[in-house]
Amino acid sequence: MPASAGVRRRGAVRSEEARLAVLEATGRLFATQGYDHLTIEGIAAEAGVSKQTIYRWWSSKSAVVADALIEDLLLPDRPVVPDTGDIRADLIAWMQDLLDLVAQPGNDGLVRSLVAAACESTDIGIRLNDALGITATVSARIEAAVAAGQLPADLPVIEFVRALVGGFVLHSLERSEPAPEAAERLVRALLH
Amino acid sequence: MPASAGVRRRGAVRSEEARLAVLEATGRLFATQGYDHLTIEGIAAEAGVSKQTIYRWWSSKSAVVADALIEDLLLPDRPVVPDTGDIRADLIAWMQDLLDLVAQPGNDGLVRSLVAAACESTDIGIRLNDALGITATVSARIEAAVAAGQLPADLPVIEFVRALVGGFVLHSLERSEPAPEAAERLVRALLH
DNA sequence: TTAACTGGACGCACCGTTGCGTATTATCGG
DNA sequence: CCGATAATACGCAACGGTGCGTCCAGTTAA
Repeated sequence: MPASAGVRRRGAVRSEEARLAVLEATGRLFATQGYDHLTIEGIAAEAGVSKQTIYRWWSSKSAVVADALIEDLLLPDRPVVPDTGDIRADLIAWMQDLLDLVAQPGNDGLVRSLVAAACESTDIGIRLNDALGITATVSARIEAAVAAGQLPADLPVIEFVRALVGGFVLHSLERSEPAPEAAERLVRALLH
Repeated sequence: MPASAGVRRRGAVRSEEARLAVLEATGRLFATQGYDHLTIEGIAAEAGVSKQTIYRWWSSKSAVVADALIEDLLLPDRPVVPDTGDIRADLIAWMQDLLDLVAQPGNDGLVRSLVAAACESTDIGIRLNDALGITATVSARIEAAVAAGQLPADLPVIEFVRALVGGFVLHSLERSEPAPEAAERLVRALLH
């Protein structure tokens, strides 16, 4: 018996190679086909892995996606909120980056796919926030502005961020043509 | 040839009975099963109509849902924004009604289903706004507040409403437990 | 020895399409 | 005015295709 604690199982150990292959294949297919055209069989084929291996470790498509989300395999590099001291300008710049990102070819359906996944699965819905880095990154910037006296001290930060991101999401769902002042208007709706 | 203008078709005329049966069945199944568990075959069975009759007139599941949305067969009675003269209190009351509505048993998945449908289909996404009466009802109330000098004249109304509703939607997607001050906090995030 | 792996097959549900028979309706010929 | 014809919508039934989730047999690795 090994010196370390814990009961050592007998038999083969889980293949990290297969695990990663599945998550990476999920990331690739998600990017190219979107969430709703994602299939377990497609992931298995793309990963070069048997379907059974997926079903052994994940209960559903959304569980795989949730894991890929955690491993940062689903989203492109996310814009960060700058900090020039001017909270309004910073938020507008960040929102513009966000809009530019989803305006890039190939990223059209990205938001829709993520939202669709969040609709289907509680796990994804919860983890999406963290994965977007929103709660962490944006909230921190807002709280800095509050500390600097640029925003009221009793501002409900979480709800503020939610409204900001929610406005962005709805904008994406409406598939409205990208107006040049969209970012500025959205931020100005919250900061008046 | 008939006196009236327009080329009169030959043959049987479209059955209004069948059309309504389909849309009403869609409404019932949508309410009980949610959007993603909706199937054409299920709708046909529930409506007592052949599958072909559906495919003859609608191109996809989302097209049927979009039509049902238009005919007001999908959503329960929607809260209206009161007008007491106090814009903040009115918005809080409205948001509270909204939260109460989706908190009712049987309505848990309502928002998720609608959002999922909007993700899948452009038509639904666009029509959802109208059907929710948001653009009309809420915007009007906001503009009244602007006219009354309670909100700045250059407020981007559409974006403001989008942020408000977006905050509500994200709140629903997160499935967070219903905090009693949720409505008040969300409105206060926008009106500070 | 035991568990994870691959590969293949199964039944099921739903998709979207097609063919067939029937009912309804406008148009045309007598 | 009336019957034949043509065009259309309907229900019923079946098709091939796809993906699901499960199962089994055989192989590989700790």
